[in-house]
Amino acid sequence: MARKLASLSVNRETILLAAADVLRQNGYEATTMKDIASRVNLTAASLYHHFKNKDFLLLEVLRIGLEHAINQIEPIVQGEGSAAEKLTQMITTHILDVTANTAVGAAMVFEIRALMNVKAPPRNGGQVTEADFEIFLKERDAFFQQRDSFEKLFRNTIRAGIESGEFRQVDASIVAKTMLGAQNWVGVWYKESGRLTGEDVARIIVDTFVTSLHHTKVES
Amino acid sequence: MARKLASLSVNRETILLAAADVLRQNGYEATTMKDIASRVNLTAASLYHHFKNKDFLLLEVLRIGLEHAINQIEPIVQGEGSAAEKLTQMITTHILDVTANTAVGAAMVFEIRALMNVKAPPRNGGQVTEADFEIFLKERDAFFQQRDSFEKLFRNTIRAGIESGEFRQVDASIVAKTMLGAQNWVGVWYKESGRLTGEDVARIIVDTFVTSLHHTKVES
DNA sequence: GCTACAATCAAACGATTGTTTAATTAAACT
DNA sequence: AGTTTAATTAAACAATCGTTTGATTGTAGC
Repeated sequence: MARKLASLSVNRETILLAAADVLRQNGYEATTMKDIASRVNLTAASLYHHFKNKDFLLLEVLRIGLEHAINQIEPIVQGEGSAAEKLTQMITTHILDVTANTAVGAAMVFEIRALMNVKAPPRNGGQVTEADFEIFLKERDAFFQQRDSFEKLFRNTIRAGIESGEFRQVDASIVAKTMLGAQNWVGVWYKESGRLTGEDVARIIVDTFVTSLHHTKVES
Repeated sequence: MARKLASLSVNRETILLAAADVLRQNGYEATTMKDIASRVNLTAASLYHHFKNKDFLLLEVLRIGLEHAINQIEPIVQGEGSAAEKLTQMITTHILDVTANTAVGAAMVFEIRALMNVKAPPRNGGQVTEADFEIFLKERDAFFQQRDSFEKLFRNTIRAGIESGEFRQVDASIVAKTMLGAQNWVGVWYKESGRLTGEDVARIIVDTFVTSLHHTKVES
């Protein structure tokens, strides 16, 4: 009917976090606008005041997640320290991120394909114009570029470690993907109620990869 | 209208492989029965001759994928060899599996949640009865148990290596999850047309993890 | 060759869903 | 105080989809 009192009103970010939570359980396609709206005591129609459509909403969820991760990890790369020290901090930060908000973490794993698969709206009239769709495509491209940049942070840190002689010779590209696969996966299985804290998990995974990268001799 | 010539007729497995391929692109919820049927030159209705409904079809896709992996990896665990040798073979086999059929591999990563999220059919009349749904729940449980067993194969091999003194002390449970996360992720990014073969990728990832597990001394 | 079964399809059904429109009211601004 | 803008809703729309039904025809066994 009408506008709610300011105290009951919701903002963009509240909706996005709620959306991530629903997304984790149902996945993008199985999540209805009503599902998301209900979580924040709105109706589906209300969401269209905050977002152009469902696809834009998804993109925003993923974008804030990635942005948050990049904002934390980029300074580490630019800072001081050996490659091992940097990598340790990077992995730790990423895993703490993912375990602190598994909803967004899982979305970054599971909903990427949904984002890739968004198809053009029908030619007919409608509020969401072709121009809007072009905007969507541009913003989506930017997202994927940022995602590549994120992976590159890890790849380049490994590479730097190799070039400085600190790490042994490995395929930095594949090792980076291996690390990110393992780290992303944490968002899928990690439960706050489990045996280990995010810090515990981070320590173990850091140890696994950093040990692997150092010059080593097998003890006999 | 009518039955096709035997030479044009499709069997269950053909449908399942086609389904995995469509699933990779679209995801379960966005994949229509028509999408799957078209791939094998059938109509959506025809699929109901082979599978009770869409949910059963998904379960079957995942089941054949998991079964295939287990059938290859279980003998390695039961066979001869050191923990490192077994782990090397296990990882290699799994990655070759995933790179040889990325469709099924990606489904094992992405569609698990869709499987978990299947909801009971409405109470009303219909072909798919409540009894059918109970069958589904049982088969789904069995699938998840097999999935746990699969992870346990890796966990126990790591554990055996630690107990025999071959590997250093690590949290076998988390390291196993780390490995599987990395390996599953291969199915997401691997492209046949890329720089590396499945064997190449397997070698790099094996090296990463096995090096990490061995007793090592950092060279100074 | 007759019969039972297997495989397939066209058409219709019912339900759901993303989206749009128009109305309504709180808040902010002037 | 009056006007504009922001936030929200109910209701309706058009499209899609999983599924069911009933008919049709190839195939295999007797």
